[in-house]
Formats: sequence, structure tokens, C-alpha cells
Amino acid sequence: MALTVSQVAKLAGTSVRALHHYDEIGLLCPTGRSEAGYRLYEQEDLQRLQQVLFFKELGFPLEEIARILGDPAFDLRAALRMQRQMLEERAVRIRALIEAVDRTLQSIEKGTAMTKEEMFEVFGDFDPTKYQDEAEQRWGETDAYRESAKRTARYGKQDWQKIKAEGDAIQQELADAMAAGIAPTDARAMDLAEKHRKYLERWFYKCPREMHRGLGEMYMADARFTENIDRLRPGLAAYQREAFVANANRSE
Amino acid sequence: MALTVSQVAKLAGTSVRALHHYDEIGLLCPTGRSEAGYRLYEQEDLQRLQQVLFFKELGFPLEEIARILGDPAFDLRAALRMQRQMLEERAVRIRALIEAVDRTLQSIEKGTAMTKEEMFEVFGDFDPTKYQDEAEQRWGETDAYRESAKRTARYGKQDWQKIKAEGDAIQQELADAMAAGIAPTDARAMDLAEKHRKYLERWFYKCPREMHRGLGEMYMADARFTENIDRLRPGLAAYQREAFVANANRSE
DNA sequence: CTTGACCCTTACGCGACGTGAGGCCCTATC
DNA sequence: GATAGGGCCTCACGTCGCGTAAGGGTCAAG
Repeated sequence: MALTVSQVAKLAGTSVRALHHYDEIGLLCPTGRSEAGYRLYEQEDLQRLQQVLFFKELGFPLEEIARILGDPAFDLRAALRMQRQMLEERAVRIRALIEAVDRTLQSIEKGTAMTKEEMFEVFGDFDPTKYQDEAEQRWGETDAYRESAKRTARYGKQDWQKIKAEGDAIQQELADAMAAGIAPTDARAMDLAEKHRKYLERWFYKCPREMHRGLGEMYMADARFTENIDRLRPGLAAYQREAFVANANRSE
Repeated sequence: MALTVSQVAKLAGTSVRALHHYDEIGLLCPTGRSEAGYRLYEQEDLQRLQQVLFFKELGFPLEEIARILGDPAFDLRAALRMQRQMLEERAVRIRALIEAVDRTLQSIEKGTAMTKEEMFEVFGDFDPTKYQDEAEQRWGETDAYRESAKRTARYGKQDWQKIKAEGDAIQQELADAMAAGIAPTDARAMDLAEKHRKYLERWFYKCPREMHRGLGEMYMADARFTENIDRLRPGLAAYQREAFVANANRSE
């Protein structure tokens, strides 16, 4: 069942030359060669190619990809989860760009000029190299990462109870902090806010501080949420929101 | 109010070298030069730069960008709407990739191997040159495009209130469906569930059906949520959950 | 035994800059 | 007014991920 270059290229939607290139630089060397020197790709080569293309799609330089895939501690599932995460970050960026387009359109229609800063807001805070750093970070502390990743692995039905319990516990901690008279702007409260955010990120993926702040505000705006949270402790919703906002504002 | 290269670079989040390059190839030549030969950028240069960066972000080669911006029939608003459209296509692609990652993860966890075709499905149907073709097409039939684009154009800048209202409306629709005696497994109810999911994705990013189902279960598991939802209509929480689950199970 | 589709290697080209090198300009401080 | 440090200029070569021949073997079908 070995495939030739052009067959693989067709399958993967890439070019023969690209496959040659990957072979040249040692990124993807076919396991076999025919008598006449033809490259022969097996199933495992295809899997590797899929990974290569995924990372490529995410903007990694080929050399990086080789390093990642070559890592003896490489864990396919962890990698896939990482890819997922990064794709979501991309989605966020695209949304930001769409909003920027909309804002520009609006300002044109209203005839109000944008400030220079506004014009480039969206381009500025994007660091394309961030991905690579993140990857290295993640792959650096492989041990710790693996552990935490293992937990996320299966989202069994009953696990949702655990998730909920964890969320409740954090909220209880916030309630306690409030009861203890700790200001929402206090580092301890902010740490709890951050803990909450991390909790969201762990289970629900992606929640930058910006959005977390928004979440806090939404809790306030929606009477149903407020009531609910305040049932745990009156004023907790407002307290929580303050803590989220404070946490969003610090460290930047 | 003229700016120097490094100032512009900082503003736009690009590099001085890039600006030099754009000048070299005639893509963005600053209107002025100081006595000493320093490049001086004016407001209009910044606007053009913004456009350049937008198109670049969309993957256009610089030469193409020069052609587009140089077109005497160039209409900024039409261009922005086109950019919007293309960004949304990108978002779709990213979602497809996310789903591909999810499918791969699932097949690993279930131990079922994917076929070769499945593995590359998502890469195959992506044509990076499509954008350019599309651009030319669009610039050809400007009239028809304008009309349809008008609808897509504006999106309010603020507000959580609108978001909340939208969410409430969907929930109200679900309550109505329930009141009308429509089964939660009925296509109409599932459509509402899907609508809710899409709503979440639009504003809160990412919520695959798997997670949506989990959300429904979480609503049920948490007494506070259940009470809240049921306040709108008794039993709505359970109904909603059923619809989410049904929706998650179909179409796959 | 030829034809045409496929494969090989070698090598140069290109787009969008990064990265110096070498030198002028400009303000600030001694 | 001399010098230091930062910013600006113009070459010009390097890089990355291939595209694109060039020149030549391989293989199944007719």
C-alpha cells in the first residue's frame, strides 16, 4: 500500500516539489524507496505529513515543525489540543479584524475620522511570533503540561459535575474573600479572578482577560445572573465583577 | 503632523524595513521627504498603509495590492466590505480546521483509524489562490456586490446589552416552542438549539456541539441555573437540554 | 520498441522582507 | 563647538518555502 509522491501530493493537496523539499530538509523522509529510487510513502508518513501541514497552517517555520515532531516526548494528542487552542486564538484575531473593518466602515459612513491609534489598533497587538514562543513554552515544560492535559482529555458526562464543582468552589472562595473584607482590587481577590479565568480556559478554552472583564460586566447587566450569584452572598456579583476588571487591568 | 518611518512602524506594528520595501516597490511612497531625505508620512499615507496591511493580512501579494489600490475605480467602502467577506470565509475555514482536529482527536480516543482521504479532507478543499480570483471577480461586478453587501455592513460597536437581548430572544423562542408542544427532538427545536450554539460561537467564540451538549447538562446539574431558566417557563431547562443534546447528536 | 506519464536530482529564481555595513543628520550635554 | 547617541539614509547580501525548468532514468500500455 505504498504511495508515490504525486499520489500523496494529490491526497494532501500539496505539491510534489513540497514533498521533495520536506525530504531534502529531513522533515518528512518517506520510509521506503523503490528499486529505481522512487519515494514510497506509508501510512505513518501520511500521519506525519498531516501534522506537518497542520503546524504549517498555523504558521510554524518548517524547522520548528521538525523540532516539535522530532521531540522524543512528542504526544500527538497534546499536540492536537494545542493546535486546537491556537486555531481558536486565530479565530479571535479574525473577529478582531472584522470588528476593525466594521469600525472603519462606520467611521466612514458617519464621516468621523479615526485617530491614528485607532486605525492600527488591531494590527499592533498581534505578535505572529507569539505562537512559536508559546509552543516552546509548552514543549519546554512537557512534564507539567502532560499532567494537566491528561485531565482535560476525556470530557465524560459525569465530569461536568466535577467541572461545575470546581467553578462553585472558586466562587465560594470569592464569597469568602468578600466576607473577609478583602477589597476586590486586592491582589488576593485578583488572584481568585485569575484562577477563575484559568479555570474557564482549562475547560472551555480561551478567555483572554479582555473577555473575562466582559463576562463580569455581563453578569452585572443580566438580572438573572446577578440574582443567582448574589444568592450565594449579597453583592457578590458586583464584587466579582470588580475583581475581574481589576485583574484584567493589571499585568499589562 | 508628518511622521517618520519608525513612528509609523510603531503605530502600525510593522517594521521600518517593510516600509522601506513598500517605498522601493512603489506600493506606499510617503508624500513628503525632509530636507535631509527623511521619509515623511501624512494622514493619507497612513490610510493607504492600513489598506495595505489589511490586504496583506488576507494573503494578497504586494503586487496585487498595488494593483487594487491603484485602480482608478477603487472604492474604499466596497473594499472594506470585501475584506469583511473574506475574513468571514477565513473564519469558516478555521472552524473547519478545528472540527478536523476534533475528529482526529476522537478517532484517536476511540481507536478507530481514519482513512487517508479523511485525514486530508480539510487541507484539500482549500485553495489559497481563491482569494485573488475572488478579488478580481468582485471588482468586476461591483454593482451586484454593492447591493448585497449593504446588509452585511454595520455592526454596532458596543454592547453587551444587544448580546444579552439576542440570547434572551433565542431562549424565548425555545420557551415558545415548548409552549407550542413541539418536541425537543423536533427539527425545529434542534434548529433553535443550533441557533443558540451559533450565537455563542459568534460572541463567545468556539463551542462545538460536544461542548454545547455539555452546557445543557451543566444547566441541569446546577440548581441555580435550572431555577433561573425555569423561571421563564417551568421545565424549560430540561427541554433546552434535550434540544441541545438532540442537536449535538444529529448531523454526524 | 516507442510513447507518454511518472520519477529522479541539480540548480537557479522569487517574494517579502531581516540584517548588517557604512555614512549623514540632529539634538543634547559637557 | 565637540562629542555622543539615537534615528535616518542607501546599498547589498541572506533567508524561507517552495516554483520552475533542465537533463535524464523508469515503467506500463500499445
